[in-house]
Amino acid sequence: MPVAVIDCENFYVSCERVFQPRLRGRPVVVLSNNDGCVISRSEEAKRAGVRMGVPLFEARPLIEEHGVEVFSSNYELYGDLSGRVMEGLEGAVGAIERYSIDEAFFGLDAPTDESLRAAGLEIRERLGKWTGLPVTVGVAPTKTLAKLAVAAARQSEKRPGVVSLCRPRHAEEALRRLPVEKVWGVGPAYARALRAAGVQTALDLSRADERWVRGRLGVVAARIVLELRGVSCLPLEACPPPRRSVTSSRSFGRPVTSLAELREAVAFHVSKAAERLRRARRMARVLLVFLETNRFAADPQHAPAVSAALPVPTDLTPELVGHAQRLVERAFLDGVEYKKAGVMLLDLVPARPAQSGLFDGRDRERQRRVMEAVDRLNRLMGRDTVRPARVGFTQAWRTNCGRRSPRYTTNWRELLTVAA
DNA sequence: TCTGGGGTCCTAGGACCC
DNA sequence: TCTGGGGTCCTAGGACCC
Repeated sequence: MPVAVIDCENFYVSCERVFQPRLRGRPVVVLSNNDGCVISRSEEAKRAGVRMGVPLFEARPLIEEHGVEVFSSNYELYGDLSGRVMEGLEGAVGAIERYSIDEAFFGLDAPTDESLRAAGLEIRERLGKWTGLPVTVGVAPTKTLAKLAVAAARQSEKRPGVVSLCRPRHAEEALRRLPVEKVWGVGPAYARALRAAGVQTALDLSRADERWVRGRLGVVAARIVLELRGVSCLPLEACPPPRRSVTSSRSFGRPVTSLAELREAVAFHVSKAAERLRRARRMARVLLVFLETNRFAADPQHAPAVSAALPVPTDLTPELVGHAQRLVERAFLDGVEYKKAGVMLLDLVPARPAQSGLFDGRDRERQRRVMEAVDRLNRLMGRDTVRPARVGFTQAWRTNCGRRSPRYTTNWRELLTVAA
């Protein structure tokens, strides 16, 4: 059965446009956390020459010249709209594989190539009507070719919205037109090696000697070669594999030198990470705390990462915060300007309902109920309604996000006003 | 002055064992 | 001249994705 993929166009920018129609037809960009880099661009912003991933301060001249509208990222809004897209798609096609915030794979079957494309078009129109977001649909014999179909659709002057590469003739034409570094799974390092060996296009790669590719770049790259030939190596995964790690980290709005502030920041990240751990119904056996200096500065770098095996697998925020405080002390060096802090929860195991340690001297069941109540309150009343005191109240180390749009769909105070 | 965050998988090399 | 061979496990680092 052919594989299909939907991919939302310029997802974050499109989300902003759903609630601010005046942004349509205008150059718009959305920034990364801390208003650092450009991570989503409208077509108009791309045409103006704003590159993906460029730091805001470097993009300033172009932004001013073309009157580009700039937004801080609003992940609550994007996450909510993503959920609506995914649910809409599931309603239309059944089981899907959620691949990222704006992409999903699914099986799509129809007797002819024409009817496949018609089915793709119907999905595109349905999602457009339900969510206001434009999506591109790619259909092909393998995931890698389906992604390539999306790239072909985006590259084409006609902007078809749906492309099928189920016919070998169509696949070959698309492969010929696509530079090798645009193939899904080919990053800068592979591209350099391939180009140096004379592999310039996706078609060249599909015709490369698979054993040579495996020897030179490894099995992952060899799989890409096969996938480009229409041999499926990456199956659809309808149920996501259990989570293996949870990270929470953030750059600071300004350099931080005090242990007290680092403790607060780390407690904040532990609290965020533990919440996600509980939502995934997992417990951690290892906790890791890391600090980083500004890697773009010429100053000496210090990027410690210290970890501890936890005595009992846990998802309890207070317990994790306690361990994290000891780790941050071990990592901290006096007199260093830190730019980033974070935590990782590793070596995750399933959270079984009554995981009470007999000898660890804590009433875990009671604490677990407290956590459930906290999570519920934060879900209902907005995040951070209840949080550990250790995260502090001023949070001077927090990030900049001066241009965030309202959280139209997830915060009562920020609902869309239809007529003022 | 200003440079994101969160994931996964694979590989190479070392330690250790028989 | 010639220096075992083959497992497993772990880890750090690299590669990729969005």
